Amino acid sequence: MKKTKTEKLAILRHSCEHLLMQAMLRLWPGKILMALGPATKNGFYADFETLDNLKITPTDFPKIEAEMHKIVQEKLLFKKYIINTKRARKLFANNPYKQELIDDIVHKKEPISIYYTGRDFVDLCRGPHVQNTGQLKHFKLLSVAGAYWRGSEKNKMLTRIYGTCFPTKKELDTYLKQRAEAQKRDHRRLGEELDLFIIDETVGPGLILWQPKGAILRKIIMDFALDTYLKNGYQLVFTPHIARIKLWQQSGHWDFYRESMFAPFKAENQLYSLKPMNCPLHVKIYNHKIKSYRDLPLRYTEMGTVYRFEKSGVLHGLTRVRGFTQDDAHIICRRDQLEEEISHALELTFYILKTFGFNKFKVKLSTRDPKEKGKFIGNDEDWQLAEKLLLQSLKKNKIPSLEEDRGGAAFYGPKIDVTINDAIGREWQLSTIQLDFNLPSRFQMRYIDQKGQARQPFMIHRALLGSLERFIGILIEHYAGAFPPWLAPVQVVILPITEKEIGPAKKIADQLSQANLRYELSSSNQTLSYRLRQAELQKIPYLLIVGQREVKENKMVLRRRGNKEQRTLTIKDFLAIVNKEIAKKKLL
RNA sequence: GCCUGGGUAGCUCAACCGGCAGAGCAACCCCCUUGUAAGGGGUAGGUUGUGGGUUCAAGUCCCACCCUAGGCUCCA
Repeated sequence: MKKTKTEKLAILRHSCEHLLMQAMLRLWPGKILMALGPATKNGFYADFETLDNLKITPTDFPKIEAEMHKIVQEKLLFKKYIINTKRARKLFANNPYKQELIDDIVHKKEPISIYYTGRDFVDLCRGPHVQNTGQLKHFKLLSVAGAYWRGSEKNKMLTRIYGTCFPTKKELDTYLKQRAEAQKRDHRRLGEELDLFIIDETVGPGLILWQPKGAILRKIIMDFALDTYLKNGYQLVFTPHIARIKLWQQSGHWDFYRESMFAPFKAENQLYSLKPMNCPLHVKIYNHKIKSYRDLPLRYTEMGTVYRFEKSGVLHGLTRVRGFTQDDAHIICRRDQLEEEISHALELTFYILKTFGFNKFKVKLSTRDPKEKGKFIGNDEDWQLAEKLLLQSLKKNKIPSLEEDRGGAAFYGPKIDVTINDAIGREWQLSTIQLDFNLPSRFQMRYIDQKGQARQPFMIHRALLGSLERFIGILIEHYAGAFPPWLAPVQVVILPITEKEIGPAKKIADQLSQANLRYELSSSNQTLSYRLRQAELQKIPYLLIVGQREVKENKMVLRRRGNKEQRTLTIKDFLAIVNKEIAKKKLL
């Protein structure tokens, strides 16, 4: 059977992992205990335990790589042997990890195969491998990290080396360039360079301080989302950041998610906690007055700030934080309204995401695994109905690529997750639409139906941007900080060439201000070159240059970010261009 | 939370085996009046993450804690 390109790459990389282990064992004989190492999407990794306090750091990489290249020169054959259990046990007698793997193979009644490269290296391995080590010329070790044996927190922490390998030098170089490009786009770095946000140690980890430029960006995004929701039949609500523990006990969060909540605090003998979710507060608003079937659907939306006690090791810039604001909404509806509400939420999702410049989506439907009873609440009938409705809405919206994750549902109901691809192809999960059977029952939500009987409504949770913090982090990386004009914190910079033009420049500024544009006047006593460079580094979309020639004609020179072409025009023409481009939103 | 790095001026980073803490950018002042991605000169800026310890002497060695990077686990 012919192998696909991905399969071939995986074989190459897995072989490279053997090469890495062989080099390690040659460099530190008796001090490395191999665990395992597979190929991954972009490379491979090798897990091992180090003995006698040996520590491997990236400073060792050149040495290890040199040793690997030596083995490549030797062109050792990858030789496969099938052996019996007894021999396998003996061969790896000193290695508890290999013994455990042998247990598994024996249990599965599979043949035990080993691969030799040269006389000094053998590993338990299913293969396949490339023919000889001479084929592994283009590799690079990337990082070192800790990883639990078999991925379980209860097990020992091993050392892991990540690396990658390609058939040609060109492909390796391209990959390394892409990695560097991702680093250049890192929102933490750009956040500093563009003065968007900071995280202050004294304020606390995972807590974002928005600087003026980041704050205006956040406001534009928030306003756009809220306006869209209000236009689409949602109602705005506001709820506090803290609530009594009683509320979280009733909602179930106290029992299920206490460890992710900030510890409660006392006031007047009552315990309060920061809210980890907005839902129970929206439920309280719903429950305040008795509702008729005619009132439904009700769609409460809020830019709700929540606080979750994320473990310190998982915090990351804007994308994983402890305090964040969700573009949250809860739709409370009758059973006969569910399908339309879900469809509507989906349509809105795609509209919003497309406006922000994301055009490639993946949709995942997470359902219940009926075998895992106890993991999910609610009755079979509700689950079947909910899953059916979600599926129907997805079909109706002609979703391009649909995955199903059986058993991936929340304990309270099935959900739809939307993942986007950013400009350099990375995937991020953003939107979520979830059905909830839990809260309506726990809070005894009711409405009165046509026959005068109290009935329990259905509830849909949905957040389309997810968290504003995370969304902005992703947006920064998607655009590499060069936001389209409608989002750019500063849209226009005015550059008078000398002090003589400051007067005319100010007049232009007034007109930009009246046109509601965000601008800066760059009038420092620096050379034009210097100021142009600053404007480019700040990734400002429009640069307006004003010198004597322009003043005479009552015009100015327009230049665009990252583009040396320019034209001379009047303020009127400029405003017409800008307004048109801003109205297009996602473009540029 | 766990593993391995790291924390030095506002930012990015240097300082050998323990021996006077240093540079670029930014800031401020002065000169230049600028025509398309860094003009020139000067000034100021530090309890080296925090607390303890070893030493004649600690940015450097030891202990604890905080923060941070890459991962692992987690992510309702």
